[in-house]
Amino acid sequence: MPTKKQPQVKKVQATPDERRRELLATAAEVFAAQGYNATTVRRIADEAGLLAGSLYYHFDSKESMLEEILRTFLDELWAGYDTVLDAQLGPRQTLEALVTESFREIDRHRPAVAIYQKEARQLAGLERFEFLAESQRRFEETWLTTLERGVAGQVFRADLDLRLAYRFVRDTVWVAASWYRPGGHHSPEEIARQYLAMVLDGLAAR
Amino acid sequence: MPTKKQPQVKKVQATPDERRRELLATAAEVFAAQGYNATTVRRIADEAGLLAGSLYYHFDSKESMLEEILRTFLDELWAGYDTVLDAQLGPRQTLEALVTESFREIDRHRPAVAIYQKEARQLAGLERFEFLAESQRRFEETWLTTLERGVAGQVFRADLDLRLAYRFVRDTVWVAASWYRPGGHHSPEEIARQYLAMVLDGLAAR
Amino acid sequence: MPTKKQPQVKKVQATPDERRRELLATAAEVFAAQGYNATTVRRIADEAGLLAGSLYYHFDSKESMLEEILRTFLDELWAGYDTVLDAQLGPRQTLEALVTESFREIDRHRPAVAIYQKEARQLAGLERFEFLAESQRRFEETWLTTLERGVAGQVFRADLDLRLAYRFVRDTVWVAASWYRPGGHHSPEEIARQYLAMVLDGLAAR
Amino acid sequence: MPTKKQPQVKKVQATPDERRRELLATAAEVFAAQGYNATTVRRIADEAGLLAGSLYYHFDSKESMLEEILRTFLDELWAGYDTVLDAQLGPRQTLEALVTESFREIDRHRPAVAIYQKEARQLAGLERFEFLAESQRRFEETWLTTLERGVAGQVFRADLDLRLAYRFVRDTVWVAASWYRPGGHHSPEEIARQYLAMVLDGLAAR
DNA sequence: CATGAATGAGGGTTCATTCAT
DNA sequence: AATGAATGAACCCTCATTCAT
Repeated sequence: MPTKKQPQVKKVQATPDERRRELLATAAEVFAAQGYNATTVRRIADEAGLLAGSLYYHFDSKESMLEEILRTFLDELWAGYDTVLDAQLGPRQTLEALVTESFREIDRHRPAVAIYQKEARQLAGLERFEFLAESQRRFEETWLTTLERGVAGQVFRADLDLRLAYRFVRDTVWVAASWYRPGGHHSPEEIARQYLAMVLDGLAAR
Repeated sequence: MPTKKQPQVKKVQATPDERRRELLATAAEVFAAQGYNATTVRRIADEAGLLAGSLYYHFDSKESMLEEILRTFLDELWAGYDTVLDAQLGPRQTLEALVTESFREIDRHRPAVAIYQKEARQLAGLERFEFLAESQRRFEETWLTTLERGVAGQVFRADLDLRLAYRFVRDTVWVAASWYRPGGHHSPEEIARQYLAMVLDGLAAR
Repeated sequence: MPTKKQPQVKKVQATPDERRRELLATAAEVFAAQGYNATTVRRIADEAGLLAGSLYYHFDSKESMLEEILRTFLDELWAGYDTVLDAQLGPRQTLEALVTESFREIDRHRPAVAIYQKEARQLAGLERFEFLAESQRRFEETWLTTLERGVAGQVFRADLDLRLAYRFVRDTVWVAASWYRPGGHHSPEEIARQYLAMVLDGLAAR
Repeated sequence: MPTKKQPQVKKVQATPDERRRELLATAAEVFAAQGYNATTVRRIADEAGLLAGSLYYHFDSKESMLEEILRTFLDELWAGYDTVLDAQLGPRQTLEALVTESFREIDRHRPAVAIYQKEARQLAGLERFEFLAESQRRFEETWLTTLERGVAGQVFRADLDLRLAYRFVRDTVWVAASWYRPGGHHSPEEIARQYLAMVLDGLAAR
């Protein structure tokens, strides 16, 4: 039984949604490589194989492309995080799962993560990007709570400034997007394992 | 009664060199806050209390301001690092001293560090900024050697991918420039101590 | 019970000619409301319920729509004027009939008249719109002749600069298109009567 | 006795304010000739002898130039009208003075008046141009009151629809800006006299 | 007939930079 | 040293128009 009777067309025609995604992927790549401000809309168009003006058939503005890229990434990130949090694991397992999930997201959305890292602070001021600040608040709360639970349960050290520790873990993980290359030596899970080894047990030999 | 013998001028006149430094400090602050590309030369001039055109009496171009900011920072950074390295300490003490020195540099050159973090990758391509890549090479070599010595001497764990560990420490330290505020709760040395506690011994309770 | 013998079609299908007229009416409305230049072809399409590109099946260009609108209006205007002129009335009756006819045209072609008022001067330069200048010449000649006949026959005052008087009457009548709304308080004939009262006998009480 | 000791410079240097006025005069001329929308900022610059970008040293935007042109005109218009109204003349003299004043304004601000005539309706929608609607309200009130006083005092005919009469006078006067050329055959006062003769006593011989 | 996607020629605006004063 | 005015290149975006489907 044929799955669907599809007319055999010479050229595979992308659905409008696929086209959008393609273009956004291209844009994200360029934004990540050159920086949002330094990226011209022409450059994106060149890379995507059409003219600058044509992008405006698909998107309202350069900024709206950026917004959609970041929003899509954050939506998926939180879907992943929420799955982890809903499992109600102990603090150490939660931390491990969140870190692992983070590296998976870096693997899937490297350009978006890189853009986020570089531009979030300035964008947060714009009304249109308020969701960034909102996400950051949830992020901080999630991590701090996990760390606090761990300290209370004596699985994490008690002699640390927790806000420092939070920033330590957060930055440690996400900056990886700036050098990570999908399809490289290590899988996201392998990198996560190594990072967790360092973050949890330190560099020093015992 | 004047306590200091100052040249009797109507207006306290800065030397040309001091003026340069003032202007560069202002520029660095703005570059760090808004990003290099997003910063207009006029904005710097506003902040410094003169007109955009007047900056060109002091500097060749916007780019040359950026170059001077980064060069000054890296020169001082390497002066500090070289002092540490010349002391020929053991690997663990070297690592501790380098981290502490790094936080001191962040304290003294926060805007420059923030700019460096954000822009170095794109700038590295320009001929004029080749010194960035050069610095990065020395940096990597210094840290990797220290880590290797530590592994060889069994003060650092042997089960780690050293390049990953290098990036881990590097990022861990420098990203701090993005949130560090001089004159805040913690002195650079205090922050260094906390970071070292985490980096060396991890978050997990023993 | 059908009152009219209509061709039995599933959907009441407009003839191609009717469709054209509909689209032109829509276009005229938008041109009049927003100005020709400020009107986008897409806006017209929106208003007409199709996509911008589809208009080009019916018309060659935006400009050709404008041309057809103005041409249709002027053709009908001159048909009316010619009927009046052919009647060979006395100068005062001619003036009255022309004014009345003008208000009738405003009633029937308000958008076209409004467009004409606003755009004729700039369009006159374009080769394609030479018929506007031609019409204006005939218009001026018609009115001036009528006024001169009236002065000669002592039904109009002799102490006026006739070119000024011509412009006075012309403008007086046609600017009304900018505020006239069909189906309002006054019929075209009623407005014509009032205007004629003012134009012929003035505002001052006797 | 010299009025002011001015250094004799080769090139007469315009004050910043004079430069602004020059540029606005040029812009007004072009706006009037081509229509606001059809005018490119490059064209204005050409006409003024500088580059398009240079206009932005003097003005915020094309729209702000338009605003300043219209505002300046309306301010002066109302200064003139207020002088007339403050004199508290009888209704007929008031009407005569207002019409005369109007033609004087057309003489001094012909481009601004032409622009006003053509663009006011669309602009009124924009917040920035609310002063146009405000002016229009005062205008209508001023004229209607004058006409009503005249009817009450039996110097104007009682058999007219006053709103129609108002529009009649208003349009009659202002459309003149579309053909008036300063320095032509008639002075503004002469044109006003002729117009008043027609408006008050009509075209018909007595 | 109509759609959807693209084109390409500008148009308004920004901004680093220059230079006579 | 600094100003004020201008330059010119580039940028984001709009829009009339085209054309395969």
